[in-house]
Amino acid sequence: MAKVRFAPSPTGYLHIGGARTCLFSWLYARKTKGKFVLRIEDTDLERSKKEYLQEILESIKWLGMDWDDIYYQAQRFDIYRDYAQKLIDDDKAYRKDGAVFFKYDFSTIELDDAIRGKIIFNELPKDEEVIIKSDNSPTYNFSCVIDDALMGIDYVIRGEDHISNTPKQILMYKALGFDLPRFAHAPLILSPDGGRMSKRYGATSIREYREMGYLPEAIVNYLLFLGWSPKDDKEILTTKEAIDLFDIIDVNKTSAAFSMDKLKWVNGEYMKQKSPKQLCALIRESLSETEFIPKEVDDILLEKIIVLLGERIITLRDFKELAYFCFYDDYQYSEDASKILANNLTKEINCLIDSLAKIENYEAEIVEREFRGCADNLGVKVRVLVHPTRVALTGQTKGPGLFESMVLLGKDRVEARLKRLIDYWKEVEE
RNA sequence: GACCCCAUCGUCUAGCUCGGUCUAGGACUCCGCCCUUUCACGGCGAUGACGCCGGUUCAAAUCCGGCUGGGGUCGCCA
Repeated sequence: MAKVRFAPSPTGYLHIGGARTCLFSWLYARKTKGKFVLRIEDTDLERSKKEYLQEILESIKWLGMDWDDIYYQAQRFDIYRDYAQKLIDDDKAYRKDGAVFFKYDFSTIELDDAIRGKIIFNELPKDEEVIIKSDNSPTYNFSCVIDDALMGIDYVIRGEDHISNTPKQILMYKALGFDLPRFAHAPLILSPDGGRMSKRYGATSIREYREMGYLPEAIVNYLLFLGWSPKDDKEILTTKEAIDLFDIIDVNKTSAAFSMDKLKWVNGEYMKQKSPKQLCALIRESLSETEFIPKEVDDILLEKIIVLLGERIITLRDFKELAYFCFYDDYQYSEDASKILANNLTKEINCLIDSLAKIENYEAEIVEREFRGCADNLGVKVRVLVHPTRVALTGQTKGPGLFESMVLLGKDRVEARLKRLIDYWKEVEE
């Protein structure tokens, strides 16, 4: 039964590194059937923004995590001041320039980190630290210590970037007479090239990944495996399994590079688990602001398109590219279609149009039979007709099954698009 | 610069705690083959790693030291 906390600062969107720290903490709390609390570190009145707070909370929820309690440091300034006063009374801190400084009583400090083992600090970069700023607000290291102690946090799980803060905080715990919590410093996430993570390498916030059409389960699964593994060959775990198997002490010491390829693959795995109906709702939601899906398209049709596209839809947003030809006629023939288009098959395609015109029940099997029959009559291989037909109908050289696509488009649109290809050839000739 | 952390395929990792079972296992990517109307999926296969140097030992990916490389921190930011 561990009480664990995640302490974001609302000065930016929830970063993938922060999300992973949050995940580790949440998983640990749930695993031990303990408590998970959120502590909003909004002591920097200048930089803290309501919109960031909202976005952080939404992202955490969206990822599937919940919390038992939430605190705001901005509402606890009196508490920090009282403790600062106590330190002054004890001659462990003093006022200077309108601020309160804490005097480090330094000796070698040993930290027993749950992830890294023993870390020994032989020196501190300075011998005093501001704990209350001259505007009366507390600094991070101070409010963090007070709150972790007062809230009864017994596991401080945070990023490696906080290791060097820990000896300072340990000294404050001692000066305040508080018991020490356990510490666990998780490695950081590196950019794909192994360097430090920065905006230069694309998306860093959870919100961006959501906008790119990734599933929350996939992001969680991916982030979990970045620095931890279940020790067997499993790559996909349900949340329940993760809670069962996870332990903070099993987290790796090494920083891991972010890989979009692997995230995509994980996302694809989760997409495969969704029913067409679920995907339909998810895709509508993801594309809701783009006005991509025409109003008249109902769920029945949308689901048919989703089934047609199948596992080609790796992210929800992929649907936009993939399904364009289903909704709109104004596509251009793609660049890589040039080889196929170079071969003028006006005669053959005209013959195909005639054959298809005879079909009454426009179903995949029947269309295919007719299509193949036409190729036979012309004395050409089916593929000779298939490729230009696909380009005519979708603008693309690749895509879902041709006959299924034809049925989805319907007889009239197929004919119109084939004629458009013939017109194209005519134009090129002239 | 000072302090601290880290080091297995290109990437994520298993193995390291209790040295021999590791001619180092899995996944992603890439490449090849199969399936096939294309792509994707799926199946099969290939390439690919213990950073370097010493030490300990009969034996080291596993223990120790140094070096190198990467990362973090040195704010009245968090």
